[in-house]
Amino acid sequence: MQQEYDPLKIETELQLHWQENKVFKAVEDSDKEKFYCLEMFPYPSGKLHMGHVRNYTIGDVISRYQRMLGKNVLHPMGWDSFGLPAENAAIANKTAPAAWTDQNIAHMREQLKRLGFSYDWDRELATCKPDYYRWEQWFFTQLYERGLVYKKEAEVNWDPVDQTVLANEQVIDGRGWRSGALVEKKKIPQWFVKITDYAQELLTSLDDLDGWPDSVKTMQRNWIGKSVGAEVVFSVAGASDLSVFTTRPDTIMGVTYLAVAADHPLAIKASQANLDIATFRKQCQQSSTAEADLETMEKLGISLGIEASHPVSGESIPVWCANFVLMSYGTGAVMAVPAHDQRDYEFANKYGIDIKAVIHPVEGQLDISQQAFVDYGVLANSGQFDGQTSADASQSITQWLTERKLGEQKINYRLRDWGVSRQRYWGCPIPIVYDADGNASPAIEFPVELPTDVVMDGVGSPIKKMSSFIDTVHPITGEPAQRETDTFDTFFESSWYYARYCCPDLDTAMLDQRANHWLPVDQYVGGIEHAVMHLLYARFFHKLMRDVGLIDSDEPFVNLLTQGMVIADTYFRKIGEGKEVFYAPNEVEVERDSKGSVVSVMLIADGQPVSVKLEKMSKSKNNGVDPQSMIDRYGADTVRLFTMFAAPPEQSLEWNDDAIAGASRFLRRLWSFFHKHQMSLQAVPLTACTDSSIFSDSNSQTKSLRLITHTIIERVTRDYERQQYNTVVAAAMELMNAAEKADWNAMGDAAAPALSELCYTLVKALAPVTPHLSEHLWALFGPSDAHLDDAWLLLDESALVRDEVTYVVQVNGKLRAKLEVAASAEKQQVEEMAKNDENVKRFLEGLTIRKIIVVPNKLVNIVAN
RNA sequence: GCCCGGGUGGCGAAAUUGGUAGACGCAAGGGACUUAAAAUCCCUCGGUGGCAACACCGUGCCGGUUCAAGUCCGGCCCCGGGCACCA
Repeated sequence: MQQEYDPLKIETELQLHWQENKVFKAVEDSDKEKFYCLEMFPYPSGKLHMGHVRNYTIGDVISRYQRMLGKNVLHPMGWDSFGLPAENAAIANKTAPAAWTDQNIAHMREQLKRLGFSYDWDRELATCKPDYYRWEQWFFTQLYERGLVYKKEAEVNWDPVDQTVLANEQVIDGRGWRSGALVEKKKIPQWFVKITDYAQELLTSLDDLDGWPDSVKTMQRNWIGKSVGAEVVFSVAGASDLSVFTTRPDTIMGVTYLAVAADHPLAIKASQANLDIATFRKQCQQSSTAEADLETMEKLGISLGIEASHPVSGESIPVWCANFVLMSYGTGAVMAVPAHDQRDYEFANKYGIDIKAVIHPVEGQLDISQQAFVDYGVLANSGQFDGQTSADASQSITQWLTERKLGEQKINYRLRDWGVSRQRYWGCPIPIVYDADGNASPAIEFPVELPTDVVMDGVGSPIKKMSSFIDTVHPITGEPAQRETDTFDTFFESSWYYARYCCPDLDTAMLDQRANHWLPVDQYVGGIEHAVMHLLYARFFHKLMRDVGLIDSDEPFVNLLTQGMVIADTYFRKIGEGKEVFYAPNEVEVERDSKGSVVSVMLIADGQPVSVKLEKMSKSKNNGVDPQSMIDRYGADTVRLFTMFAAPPEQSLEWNDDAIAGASRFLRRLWSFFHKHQMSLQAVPLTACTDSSIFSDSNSQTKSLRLITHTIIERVTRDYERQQYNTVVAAAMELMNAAEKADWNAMGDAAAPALSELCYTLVKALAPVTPHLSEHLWALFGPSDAHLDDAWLLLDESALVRDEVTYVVQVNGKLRAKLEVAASAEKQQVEEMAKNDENVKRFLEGLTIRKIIVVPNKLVNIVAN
């Protein structure tokens, strides 16, 4: 028997065993309850970072725990392998994106295997492979046939120097990251999927997702942003009517101007005759398309010199063009009520526009001298509507407008249709063909394969100039035709991969009945940063697949665990406008004060300072901590144990690798403890004690050890169920401490069964977290006729019965004494004991007892004055 | 700007969901073993006062509810995530 804990040996042997015997291969089995556990698949950026390790360890812990509960577990892994970083790397390294991606996958797959995750590797898929993406191309054409996709013009970030479309991430302070040029908004035709057709269902079915965190459901509700209001028509002399959407029809008599987006037809028309307006519109175009930028920029506007007619009063209302009105929301025009909307209020003050108060508070005086009054209230200065409450007036005004065909009730969503076109190379080609007149038709043969032998020149997508890709024949007429050269948004691939894992080898259809066997996913685990977009698109796609007839369920993910991000310091410099460089942790020298706060950071290469910011670990920020050196040094079990111990899964975690030594120390102690007691453990192999009569006349130490063992079983089980793994590890450490402190020689005949039960508890409790060491110890000391994963821990309720309980005694809420009281004691007795405690008496001196509160088995609070 | 989280010792955290604040671990300090180091083991470890028993203060800040608040309510400050082309 070996003398030292040797994780490398134990782990590589077991990993080989698992792989050769396909221990984690999932096969459909109608006799067993299925459990589909899925973690968000990684983008193959090069190597794993701690965020991946955390994500996949959580998923593996859940999978292994569910397997021990007797379920038939499906636990797959694959690669979200299309995306922007491959293009950037290809440009930088003069390689093709495909080769770079394949290399990364190969490396990261080995890293995952080295961590001992229980994946069914036979189901591995990569979204950049034609046998995967051909099916989403086919699916897109199904949506096309059903009228769920359409093409329209939409804005992109345009770099006028590089003549290329930029992602929001590539726009820094309004400039292109490579050229430094001021970015402009440019409109180009793009494909959209009608997610707004599903807005109401996506909203309603959130109510059924009991296994999702409330925060995520709230974020999705707000993102969908349903608002009930009215569309109101303002007529404009010499132009078509101006429709606006408002959630506050009750304020309509307070409208003092209208504002339209810079791209609104009225603004475009006005700019043709007015240079100032044309200049303003151009100014509006010089910004990024990101909402955060639009919302934080200074609110600016210009009068269009046009008057509209108020639908109720007939008064003249000036029309303005404003940079905060979005063409893509509602009708691209808003009615402004400065007295009752803060943004309108500031805008009106800035440009000297009238402010007309029409809502008064129910109680107190209206005061709009400093800010708008935005609450609901009672109408005034509103003619026949005066005196109505906001709620009543919203209805009656909407009705009044409807009767005169000047408006109607309207439901509006913040959610916009999903733009899926990307002008990039490394993505799935959109399966559309254009005839000589530019009319689109869906492709009928799949895959529309992406050529992979390309050279990236840094300017545009290579397939946009590749006639061998572009030139084709029309699927219906057989005439010469041209392929669409845009590719899909990579969210397209990640919206259905969970379903494809059920039948990754299927080459005659997108999905088959195996998908209905496994779906929905029972547990999905991934970063909170995906709370809205990825999770909303996947829910949408699931409903689309249902409506195309591929699957039966309504929602893809029953339970969702959103792990907190692993964040770390980012070291960067701004080098000129629009450009940032990010340095890896090993490229800088950090000086900290005695409290550990950063004092200064210098780049080792040049000794000059760099800036620091705390952010999530990512490839683009170059702040990922590489777990490989820790795996090499301590082994997979230690890294897994430490990752689970560091913080509860949902909490964000600021990385600090000092503490890992403690996790390693614990596993060595565990290993030594088992080997120190090997004689006893070989005599009584690891087992739950089903016959507690063995302990009936044992001594108090044995009894208290059993109490601890079973308390730990109870706690660990509860913590696995509530998915709080840091306290699972802490509980195992406590049990270990108790085991080491115990005097086993003094326990007589009961020692061996008690030790066996305690060790059985340790090994099983830790098995999901440290599967290698647990399985190794089970092989050495477990019963020969049972496998570690066969069953979960067995709790003996009778071992939890205590003779004495500890009461805390408070006087006026302050702790004054602790009492050991017989568990059978009556409330009266406990009160008497509490009052007679010396320290308690001291604090009661001169006071009259008003009330005594007794919380059974816990606390006594004596209220006195 | 808007939406969602978070803030507890020197550090990561725990607190059975309103009932002993700091479990478990890291770091640090002291000691044992050792020629020495590593490893291991033992002790101390929120702050202030005290020889001690113990007392007072303490969960980002201000206020409230309650016999009792880290936990509930109101208002603020700071940090993180998302904001539709990073994934």
